[in-house]
Amino acid sequence: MERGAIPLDDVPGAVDVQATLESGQTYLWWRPDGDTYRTDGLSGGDAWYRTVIDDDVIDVRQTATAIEWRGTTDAAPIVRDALGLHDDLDAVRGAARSDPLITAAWDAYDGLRIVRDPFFGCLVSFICSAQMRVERIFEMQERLRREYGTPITFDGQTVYSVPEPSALAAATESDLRDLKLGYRAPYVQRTAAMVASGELTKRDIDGRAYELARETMTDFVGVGNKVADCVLLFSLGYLAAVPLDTWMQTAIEDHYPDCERGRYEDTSRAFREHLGPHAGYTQTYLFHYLRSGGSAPEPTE
DNA sequence: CTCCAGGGAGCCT
DNA sequence: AGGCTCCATGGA
Repeated sequence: MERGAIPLDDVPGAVDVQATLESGQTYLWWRPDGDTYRTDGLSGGDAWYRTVIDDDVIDVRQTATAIEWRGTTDAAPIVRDALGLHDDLDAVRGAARSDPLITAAWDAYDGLRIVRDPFFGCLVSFICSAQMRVERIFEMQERLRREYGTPITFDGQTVYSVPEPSALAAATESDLRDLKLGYRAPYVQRTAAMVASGELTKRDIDGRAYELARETMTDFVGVGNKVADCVLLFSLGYLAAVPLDTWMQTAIEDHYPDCERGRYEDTSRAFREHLGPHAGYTQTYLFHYLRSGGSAPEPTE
């Protein structure tokens, strides 16, 4: 096992690992101890979090002065990328739109960063996210890893990697339904087959202009505009992407009604222009804040 | 019992 | 293009 630490002083802006990994951005990090993903807002600030990237197990936890890591490889550069530690958070916030709701969200979870999950795992997890509660999306990914991942021995435990496209492409719809994927089972199988065969892959998406990248993403089965935005934002670093789920639709109706345009593409464009640069960052703060029970502060006069 | 969860595909005009 | 309807599963 290799170990190390990334001093917080080396990171531009604040860091909050718990807010980053428990804000519904990623279903590919979990707690190896205790096994629960806290949705109750209680402190998990010093807990270890685990992921598997390219057959390497990586654990991280935040201390008062650093982000500690341990893993099967020298994980420092991987952790910096995966947790968005390169993002200059002060600059991101400084450039963003500010209003009472956005300020409250940012103040509540200062240090929340946009993750960069591996493309295929992110794609599969968000296909699974359709009409599904956060806790159960985690359970689906855990079952997929256990059934279709590669076992890795780490710290005396057996950890399963995120499945390869070919592994899920070889599964049948019935196999995946047995893992409680429901009607998402054929979507996952067919999308995995597209990636495995080379018909459509990350290479066809990454680097394209945002709106074209999103449109291309929807060629995957089980991927509409919302899931496309999630993958662009949480895997490929398209910080302009603003996933418009039911929470954000409600938020727009309640707080930004002028941005409501009926069609997803048009509402998205209006909302992105309203939020300003790196709109996806602000969207993610709003999503986590609203879903955790936060509300717009009453104007004080 | 009903309703809903970080939606999307298929089919209809 | 835009508007239905259906789709699994489990917890409240």
